[in-house]
Amino acid sequence: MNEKFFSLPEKRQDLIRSSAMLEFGENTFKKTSADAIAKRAGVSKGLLFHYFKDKRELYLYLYQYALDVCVKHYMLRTYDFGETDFFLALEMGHKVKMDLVRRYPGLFRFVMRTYYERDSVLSPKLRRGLDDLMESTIRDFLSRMDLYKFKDGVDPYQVIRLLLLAAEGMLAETNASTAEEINALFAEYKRHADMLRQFLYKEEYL
Amino acid sequence: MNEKFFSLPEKRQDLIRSSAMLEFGENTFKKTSADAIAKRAGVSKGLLFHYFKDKRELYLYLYQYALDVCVKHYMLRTYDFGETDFFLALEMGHKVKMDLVRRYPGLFRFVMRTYYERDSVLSPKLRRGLDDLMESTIRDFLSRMDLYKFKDGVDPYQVIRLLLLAAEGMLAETNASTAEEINALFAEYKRHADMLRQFLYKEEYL
DNA sequence: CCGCCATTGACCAAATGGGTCAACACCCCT
DNA sequence: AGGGGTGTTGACCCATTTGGTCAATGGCGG
Repeated sequence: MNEKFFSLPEKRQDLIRSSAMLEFGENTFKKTSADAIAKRAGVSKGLLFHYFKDKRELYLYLYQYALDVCVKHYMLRTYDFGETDFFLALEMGHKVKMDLVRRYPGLFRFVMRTYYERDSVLSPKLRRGLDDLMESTIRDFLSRMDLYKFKDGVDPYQVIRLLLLAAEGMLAETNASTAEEINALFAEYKRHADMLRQFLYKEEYL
Repeated sequence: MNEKFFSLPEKRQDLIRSSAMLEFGENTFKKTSADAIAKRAGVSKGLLFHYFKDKRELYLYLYQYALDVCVKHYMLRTYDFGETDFFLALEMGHKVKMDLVRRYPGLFRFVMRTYYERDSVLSPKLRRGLDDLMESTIRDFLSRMDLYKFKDGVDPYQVIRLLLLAAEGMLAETNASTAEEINALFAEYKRHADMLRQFLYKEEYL
């Protein structure tokens, strides 16, 4: 790809990336037209192919970018705060996630879709152990939390899994475009987390 | 549409419907080609347009069909068993849902997608109160259950919502094509439900 | 052997696809 | 003012795909 893309104002880069992710999130790689991406970004198709030699190259770049963003912001930053309470840390993580949704409206749906992409033009470069990454991140997360606060018989791994699944479900059932929608999402998440906290923590830690 | 479609063997109808739902579930209405549907069903495009005058008509028919199936099987049948225990009834409902996934692999993703369809050719006929239907179904469900088994302070509506969200998340993150995948899905659901049951029910009802 | 009907696949005009390219508009530097 | 670099455009190309049609076929019941 043309490295000059990176010397564009950040805003403009974001605009193009977002538009592309939004479009790729809506249809298959093959069915997503460069024209639609350009139109959505309010940019000419020529410009797109000026920075990315291919539709494929654009897609691959986006994929890399999306993964980096996810790993860097959503997963790692959580720990930096040094919070050791399971639910507080998870909540902060989820807050970061919501910020991501705000900033890159198409990101999660796009990442989700790369999961199912079967296009032979992409497959060699895609197909990696995202599940494994997720799994080990969760393990790592758990190892830093105060798990003793949970009642006996509670499997914290399962709790986190349940909450992540629910978050995914919420993300799937909304477009989450406006700020209020995102806030509503976060509010609902918090309600669920609070409920779990209330009944899964030992009473002395409430 | 051509009513003779219904005199086709049930198997053949299902094949065509499934193929169409699978395809419509993958791309936008506009981007889904009749050709692809026909090919997936192993049928000529001519036949498709023999039974459905339009791509639009096919889509609208599918939409109606999918909704009927959902309402009839997934929502209503749950109550017929007369089960009044919250988790048992929910589990039965979820089992029915998994059967649906088995029988119509593309159904849920298709229904999900109709949610976002903005195509002007469809919009007049779509745009539903599926949320309302869902909401009232849940209320109705709750009114039949033994809610006294819950500990004080538990909001059963929220519990059901959490479980449904998680189920949706699970459905979103897998293709759920093979039988094992579906069983795994069900197993994970059950683990979550059991955990909730264990900690949200009063002890005398465990 | 006939007639019926589900089914085909070649066919069409129109639209859309990815990708190119010469030209433009703007800005900085003399 | 003029020149050169750069970000950007939109018209253009042609191969493919599109929704939809239709005459022809094939098989089955009578």
